[in-house]
Parts: sequence; structure tokens; C-alpha cells
Amino acid sequence: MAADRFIIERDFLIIETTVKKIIVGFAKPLSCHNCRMNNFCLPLGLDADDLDKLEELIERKKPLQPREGVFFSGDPFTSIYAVRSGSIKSFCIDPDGREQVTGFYFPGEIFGWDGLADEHYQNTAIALETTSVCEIPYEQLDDLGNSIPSIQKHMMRLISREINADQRLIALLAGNSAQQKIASLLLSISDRLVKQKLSSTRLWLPMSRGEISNYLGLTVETVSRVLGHFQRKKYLAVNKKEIEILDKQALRDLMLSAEEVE
Amino acid sequence: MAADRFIIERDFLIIETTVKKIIVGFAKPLSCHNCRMNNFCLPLGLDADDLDKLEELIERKKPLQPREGVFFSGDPFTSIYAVRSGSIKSFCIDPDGREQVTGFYFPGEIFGWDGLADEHYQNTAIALETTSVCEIPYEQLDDLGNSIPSIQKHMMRLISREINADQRLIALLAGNSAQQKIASLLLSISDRLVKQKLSSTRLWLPMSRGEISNYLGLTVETVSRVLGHFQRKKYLAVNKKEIEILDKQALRDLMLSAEEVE
DNA sequence: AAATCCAACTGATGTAAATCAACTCAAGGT
DNA sequence: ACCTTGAGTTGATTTACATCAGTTGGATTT
Repeated sequence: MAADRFIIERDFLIIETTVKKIIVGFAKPLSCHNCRMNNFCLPLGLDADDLDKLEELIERKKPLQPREGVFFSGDPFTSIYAVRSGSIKSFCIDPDGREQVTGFYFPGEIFGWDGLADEHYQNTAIALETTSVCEIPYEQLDDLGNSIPSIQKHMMRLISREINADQRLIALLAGNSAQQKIASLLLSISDRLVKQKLSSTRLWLPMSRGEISNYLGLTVETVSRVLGHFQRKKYLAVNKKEIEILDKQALRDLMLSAEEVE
Repeated sequence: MAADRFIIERDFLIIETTVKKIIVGFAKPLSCHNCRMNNFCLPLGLDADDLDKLEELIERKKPLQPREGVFFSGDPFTSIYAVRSGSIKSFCIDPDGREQVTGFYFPGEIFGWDGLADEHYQNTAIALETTSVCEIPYEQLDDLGNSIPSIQKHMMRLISREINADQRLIALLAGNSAQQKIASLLLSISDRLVKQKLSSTRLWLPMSRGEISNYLGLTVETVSRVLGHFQRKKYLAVNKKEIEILDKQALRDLMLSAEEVE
């Protein structure tokens, strides 16, 4: 008990007790200027002046605990969000009550656009791990867009990115085998980790096997078996949620053709 | 040969010869005000003044022949399009060269947003039948949006609709059986025909079985068999591309639960 | 340290849909 | 009137993945 102390990890201010760590806030004042992600997040392509104005409306919330929700299906649409650190899963509930994962979001990626059309979020978004997000109130963003055309244009481009991502997923789901789906997801996550200046080959999956299988339209057993198969073929080294990509080219090749013989 | 004459069908001016009809243009000056679709197309929610300004930039192109392209994957992004009559299929080419249908668009629906993010269309869009579209040059639309906030807001809402549609398709592809996928598509098309003030039960599919199967991640044979099955169960009457929905509730029930026994 | 829990993995079996292979039929061309 | 072509359907067979049924191992509780 006497051992409790404050420490700093990443951007977080943390109380470390003998048994666990509790994130209590940010270690330093946050701004897009000093954000690791500013090269491809919301600020991308904005000049310093516009960025300053945009900054004023961004609210940095206190970090989310794992499984904590950002917004829920049916909530009135108020804001879009950027992942600052950690990861987010977004999912909707089918008419028959089943959950369907529609996306995973990593640092620098924007989520929440789905609520714009009818002013209520269609999806629920929850943190997969300890996660911090930047909230951008839409009404204010919209006002800013009306006075600064470059921000407006930028915003449209960001929404369109979501369309592109969704359509890539559609193509993946409609026309690929279990192996191709999983290879594709791993390569996609790997690419996105590079943007965080992390290793492209050693990755840590924040989501469970169940969440992966749901996202890809498979079962947990199949995901498990395919990962096992990739490991046996020395494409991967798998240790629970830790994955090392040993042969990225083999995974890429898998996307292009039917699998070579065993 | 002497029998050639001009006739008018729908909005089209047509030369009728003894053997075939050729569409040569529009029968009357076109405007959103007199468009059958104005209740839920681009104009939705705009007041008369704003609509007038929007109208000025809309180009009504001469009707497209079946299979004719509107834009092609890789083309520079210039415009978005609204279907005025007929239907459009949009598709992309996978890394491995396969075609993947990403959407079907019916009158009043907008397509082309996918090109916004990187200023080149990701998809190719072609007419499934004789089709007329309204072209809205994006640069001008954007300028108009900058001076008229309501148009801006409206535009964002339209893009978000595309996201919602794509995510519904993701959920359909990831978690449903062949029967559920096909039931869902038919119900969706039926709903959209109602907006054209057409029958919700007698419908004509402008796309081939191959295009349906590709869109839903199935094979032509499966589509054919499921339609046959639905016909035997008296859910549908199928005659090539003509479908009559006999038991809409049965199709809806299919979406909610595993199928009842044969 | 034993008991509980749950995510992940593995094996045996079942099945929905893919694949392979005809066959039908309407449309167009010669 | 005959031949070709391609979309659609139907049947037989195969297969990839789901389902069912344990087992394992790490984390949490008692």
C-alpha cells in the first residue's frame, strides 16, 4: 500500500499500486501539434492556422477503460471521434439480435460518421483496450467548415475514406476464403501499425478471436484453425494475441490466387 | 420503314422503327421540380430557393445505353451522380482481378462518393438498362455548399447514407445464409421500388443472376436454386427477371430466424 | 493450493453451398 | 430454317466451413 506512486506511460498519468495500475489522466497538455498521429489523422493537409482553429473544438476525454462505450446504437449523433491511442470496435445489432462487428479503428482513424444520415448512431463503439479518443463535436466542426472551405473539403474526404474501407470489407467478405480473409485482416492491421511507427511484423491483436470471426463472417474455431495452419506453414508465430508475421509475402500471395498445395 | 415515328415513353423521346426503339433525348425540359424522384433524391429537405441554385449545376446527360459506363475505376473524380430512371451497378476489381459488385442504384439514389477520398473513383459504374442520370460536378457543388450551409449539411447526410448502406451489406454478407441474403435483397429492391411509386410486389430485376450472386457472395447456381426454392414454397413467382413477391412476410421471417422445416 | 471461469485450441462429424456437368431455352446471325 | 451463343436452370458430387464436443491453460477467486 505504501508503494503507491505516480508514473507516466505513453501519454498517460498513472497511479501504480502494488496490484494494478490505474490511468488517471494525461501526462501533458494534448494538442494535435504534438500528437504522434498528426501525419495522417484529422489534421492531414491542413495548414497551421486552420489546425489551430480545429484544435479549439477538439475535446480530449479521459481515457476509456477496456469495454467502455463511446456511443451506443440509437444515441443522438453529436460528434465524430479520432482514436488517439488504443483501439475501438464498432458494431451494430442485426434485426434478429445478433451483433455484427463493422469495423476496428486504430490510432489516427476516425469513427462515428455512420450517425450523420439520420442523426442517430447506427453502431455502438467500445474500447477494446485502454483507449483515448478525441471528440470533435459535429455541429461546431460543421460551422468551422462553413467558414473555412479547406476544412470542409477535408471533412468530406475523411467520410469518403470510411466508404472506401467499408467497400474493401464488402469485397473481402463476398469473394474470399477463410484463409484469405484472415491474411487480409492481418496485413491490414500490420499496415496500420506502421503508421503508428510500430513494427509491421510484430503485432498485438486487441480484439478476441470471437470478434475477429464475427467481423470476417467466420466462426471462432475456423479462425483458430487458420491461425494454426499459418503457424505450421511458418507464415506466422502465434502466441495468443501476439502475432509475428514471418512471411508477409506468403500472406500477400494468398490474396492473389488459390492456395498452393500442402 | 415508312412506319418510323416519334413517340414519348416516360421522360424519353423515342424513334420507333418497325424493328426497334431508339431513345434520342428527353421529352420535356428536365428539372428537379418536375422529377418524379424529388421527394427523396438530392433535393430532399431543401427549400425552393436553394433547390433553384442546385439545379443550375446539374447536368442531365443523354440516356445511357445498357452496359454503358458512367465512370471507370481510376478515372479522376469530378462528379457525383443521381439516378433519374433505370439502374446502375457499381463494382471494383480485386487485387486478383476478380470483379466485385459493391452496389446497385435505383432512381433517386446517389452514387460516386467513393472517388472523393483520393480524387479518383475506386469503382466502375455502368448502366444495367437504358438509364438516365443527373451529373452534379463536385467542385461546383462544394462551392455552393460553402455559400449555402443547408446544402453542405445535406450533402454530408447523403454521403453518410452510403456508409449506412455499405454497413448493412457488410452485416448481410458476414452473418447470413444464402436464403437470407436473397430474401434481403428482394425486400430491399421492393422497398426502393415503392419510392418510385411502383408496385412493391411485382418487380423486374435489372441485373443478371451472375451480378446478384457476385453481390451477395454466392454462385449463380445457388441463386437459381434459392429462387426455385422460394417459388416452390410459394413465397415468389419467378419468371426470368420478373419476380412477384407472393408472401412478403415469409421473406421477412426468414431474416429473423433459422428456417422452419420443409 | 484447490476450484472456478473463460478464451483459445483441437478433433469428429454434419451440412450448406461450391463445383462440375449437362441440359433448356430464347435471341441473333447467316 | 438452321446454327451459334449465352443466361438460366437442374442434378450429382465434393468441400470448406460450421457445428458439436471435448481439452488445455492462464487468470481470478476462495
